[in-house]
Amino acid sequence: MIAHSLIEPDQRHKMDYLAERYLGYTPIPISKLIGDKGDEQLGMALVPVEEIAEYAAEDADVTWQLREKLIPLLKEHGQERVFYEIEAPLISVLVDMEYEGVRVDAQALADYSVELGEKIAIYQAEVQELAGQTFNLASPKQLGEILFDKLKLVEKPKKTKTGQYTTNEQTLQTLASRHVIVERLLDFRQASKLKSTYADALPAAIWSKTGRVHTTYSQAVTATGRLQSQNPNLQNIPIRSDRGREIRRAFVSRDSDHVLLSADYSQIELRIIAELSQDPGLIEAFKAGLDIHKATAAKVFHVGLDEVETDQRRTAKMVNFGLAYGMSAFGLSQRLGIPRKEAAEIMDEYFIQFPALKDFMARTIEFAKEHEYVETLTGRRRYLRDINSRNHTSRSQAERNAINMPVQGTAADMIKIAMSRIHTAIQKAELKSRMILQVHDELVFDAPSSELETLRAMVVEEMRNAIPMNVPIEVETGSGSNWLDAH
DNA sequence: GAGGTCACG
DNA sequence: ACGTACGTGACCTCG
Repeated sequence: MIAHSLIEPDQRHKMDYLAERYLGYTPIPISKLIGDKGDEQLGMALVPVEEIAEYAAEDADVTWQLREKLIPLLKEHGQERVFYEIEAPLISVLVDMEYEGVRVDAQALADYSVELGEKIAIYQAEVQELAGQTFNLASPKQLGEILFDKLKLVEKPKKTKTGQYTTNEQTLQTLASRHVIVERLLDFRQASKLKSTYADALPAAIWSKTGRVHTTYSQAVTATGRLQSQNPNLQNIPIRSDRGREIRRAFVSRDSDHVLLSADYSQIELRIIAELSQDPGLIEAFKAGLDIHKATAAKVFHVGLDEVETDQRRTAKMVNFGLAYGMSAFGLSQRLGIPRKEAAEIMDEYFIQFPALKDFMARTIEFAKEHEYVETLTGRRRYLRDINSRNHTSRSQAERNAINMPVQGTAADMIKIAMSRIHTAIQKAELKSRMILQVHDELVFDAPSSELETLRAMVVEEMRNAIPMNVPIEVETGSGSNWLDAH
């Protein structure tokens, strides 16, 4: 590493930390060595080779010394397959994606920022008018005092663990019928979020040398094996609300000869639950290509497929999602707005209809308690030190983690494998198409229009077959001149 | 720098 | 009787 004289600023302290932890000392205080010599604009630090040569030889091979210590640890923790077959091949793929970046329409976002700013001013004036005073709407503390001390919207307001009034969206929604001020507040919150986090921040993140936005992916930091994206985070670009979708529209293809191709796994986590549990009913529903929420609703509520009501489907959908999170009857009741007893009955019936799921969950927790870790289909581990804790809260949390990690983590393994294979296939076919984004179950490509169908077939093939399963894996694709239209 | 909030899968 | 759904990052306020 030193020999290359190139160290990303973010990585300096990590090298110091790794050396301290695994070698017992810090050979070169790298963060000090680099100091302010780096060209932060380049995202790299440059150290003259002559300066490095001044350090003793034994201090100049930090990377090798660490390698000698870490390779035995890979084996000890059973992570050789994950490292050599999944993570190592992915490194260069992520490097290429970061380097490639994505084009963002700065003008469109700047225009939208002005529009949002005008809305924000109006909402703020309305809220303060209704409150009868000026205050900082962006301060949850001040807002809580207005809503609950001054306006007294409820008798016993919910409090956070620090004793402040809770003013989050979920709480405000329940108060919407009590005072007009609540609706304006929610409007204010949404517009503020979109303006500061996206409309203003994204144009500022465009790198002048490329005219594109370059995120940084971390591939080995999350508890489950997912990637994470930062500076800026491109994995939480709005899509759920109409106003938010305008942000996504500003992510555009390279030029008019290119299009964005989006490919995403359909119901991937539930399919993985079906595979891990080998539940016959669930597998059969997927094999039949049914609307999975409707199909599970039909079984749970004992009605025909065509007689499933909207609310029944909605309920089944919540249960299906909740499965991957280690849901409780209480959690389900909260989200469905029904009594806990009813939620418990629904869950009981669900597990009668899909009995292998209950066995899978019990087995997984049992495994976790014995080994103090759980693992994905490829052997990726998450250690759960609290799984045998005497503290109910932390033990319960560890149990939910035990259920969730193999599911979320296997999905992460799957898309990582697909990414490496697609990257190789693109090179082999000498395509000009480029993979530019990963959002957990979705990949986005910037492709010459002439390559679109070739690329689409290639991507779908690799994503579907990344990890062979009994459960069919489905991939949905879309294309367009911007990320919103590609969905 | 912690706490609260909210954007995503 | 516990206190409740999993995984993230960014922005704002406030002590």
